[in-house]
Amino acid sequence: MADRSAGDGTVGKALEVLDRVAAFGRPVRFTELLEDSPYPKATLYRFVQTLTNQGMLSYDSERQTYAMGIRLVRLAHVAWRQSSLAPMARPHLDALAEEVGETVHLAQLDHAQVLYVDKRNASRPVEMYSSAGKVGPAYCTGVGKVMLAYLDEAVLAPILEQQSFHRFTEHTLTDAEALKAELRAIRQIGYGFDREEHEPGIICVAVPILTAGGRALGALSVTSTTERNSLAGLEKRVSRIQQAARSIAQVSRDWGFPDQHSSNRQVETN
Amino acid sequence: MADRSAGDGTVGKALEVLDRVAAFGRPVRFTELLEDSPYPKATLYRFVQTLTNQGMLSYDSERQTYAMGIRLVRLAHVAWRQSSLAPMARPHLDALAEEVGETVHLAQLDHAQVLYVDKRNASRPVEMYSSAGKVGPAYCTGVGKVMLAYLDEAVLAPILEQQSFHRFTEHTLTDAEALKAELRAIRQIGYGFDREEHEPGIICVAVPILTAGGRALGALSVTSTTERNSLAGLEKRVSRIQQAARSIAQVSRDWGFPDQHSSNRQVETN
DNA sequence: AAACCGAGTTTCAAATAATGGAACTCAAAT
DNA sequence: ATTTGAGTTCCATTATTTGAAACTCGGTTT
Repeated sequence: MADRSAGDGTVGKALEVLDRVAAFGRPVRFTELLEDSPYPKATLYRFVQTLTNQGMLSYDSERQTYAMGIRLVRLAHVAWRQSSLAPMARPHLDALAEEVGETVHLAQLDHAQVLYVDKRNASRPVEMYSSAGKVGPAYCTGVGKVMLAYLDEAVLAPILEQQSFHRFTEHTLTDAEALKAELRAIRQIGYGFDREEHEPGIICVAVPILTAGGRALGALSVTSTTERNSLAGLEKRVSRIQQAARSIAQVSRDWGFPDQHSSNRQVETN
Repeated sequence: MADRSAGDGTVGKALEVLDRVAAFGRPVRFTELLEDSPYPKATLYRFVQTLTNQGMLSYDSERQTYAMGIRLVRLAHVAWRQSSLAPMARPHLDALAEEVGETVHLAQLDHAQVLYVDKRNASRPVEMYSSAGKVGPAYCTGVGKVMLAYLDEAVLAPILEQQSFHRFTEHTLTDAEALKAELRAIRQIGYGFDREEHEPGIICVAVPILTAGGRALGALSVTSTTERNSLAGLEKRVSRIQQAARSIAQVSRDWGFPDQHSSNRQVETN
């Protein structure tokens, strides 16, 4: 797992603990956290105490477990409104979903992961949060690959380094070379597929949402199953999806959406 | 504004900065933050740097503004799933919303504020996050008052202390005494109203979601307008809403939802 | 053109807080 | 009654944070 916290002192370390709790995805005991923690017991203990006091974690005293705190939901609400494409993209997502009648995803890149910021489910009304905030691997999803394809070489390289390339299905790309070739292909044609690389039977087309400068702000995808549809079938939708992507890019430009997110001015790692 | 960070060292201070950025609700310049900051320039600067490096804030280098970072969305997704009533309440919310045909809210208490964790909008499909993660004042909303009513005196007192009692409408309760009387009335009948106390023309009934021990886990409300409905009209729905609240309480018991959230073992403030 | 300004950034010694090994508590298991 | 182990506290050492002051660098005023 990435060391995002490197060089950010106490605050970075505490936030790393938050991530670890989140990674469990379920309430977790102190000892479980301690097991794969780089910190000694007393130190970890204090972090967890502090985070709990702060409402970033919540403590279930009966079961002696820690879970993610409710304060995060409040903070994320603001984050989602001001740092994601979702609010601006909403009408375009709605229209696209209605027309194509399939599941539509809007995603952005966070660190080296795909973060889904909005979703339309063909059938049922939106399931809140079940999608917004969800993360997935970048190298084996349509939206992920499409966003990676438009990253600067300098930014891409370290991301590829630290990828673990887990083989989810028999179609998963399992090494950096194969992925690089795929990214070149995506840049050629301007869109990409997920050929059952993440889940068997699940396919999708994805297009990037590009700034005037050619950087990918996010990506848009239409997902289907091999039963209902084919890659060729999805490909027919590409121009419609690209139209939506352009509209979203346009609104984001009008609203003056930042071209570069969380510019990491590197602090000496020492 | 409350000093949640009291006594939590560097991490607490940094998180307080996060809250301040969130409070602006829009991208904010460094100087704006500095204005009402208790920290000197260099110190605040380092906090903001660290938080940005950590993805908790994002920096727009063109406009030189900070916004809430996208990492929060990822973390909150987990928080919402594991520390909110929303996932368990979903089917009951759906059913209730369908039956009453009005806007339905599910809320919990965070610190001294109402935090909406889910919502059903009678007319249009759900607006994501526009509701989950939103906060409101506890003293002048139906859900807020109902939850306050079932709080222990010891917990309630300090919350009432630090309330500012802003007068939103001519019906807003504007002092602790009036509120206390209202809370007694709510405990008597087991539900409460919002009588246009927050927004003119907007009324609601709210019921608490109670644990076996009589503590309020959250609250459920049905909202309407004075044009479409009346308090008496809403009151007719109470038993149906209470039924939903009991169902949710039941599921939460079955799932072993913690009875006490983020138990604040007080650290000496010194 | 030179001086000024103010937002943003860096520096560094002093002040403060974090660290972690070890000791302690307490409930459950033997 | 004793052991075990999770959770918690202690405190001298160590490392980080702190913040006044100095610096940078566009842009503006004299």
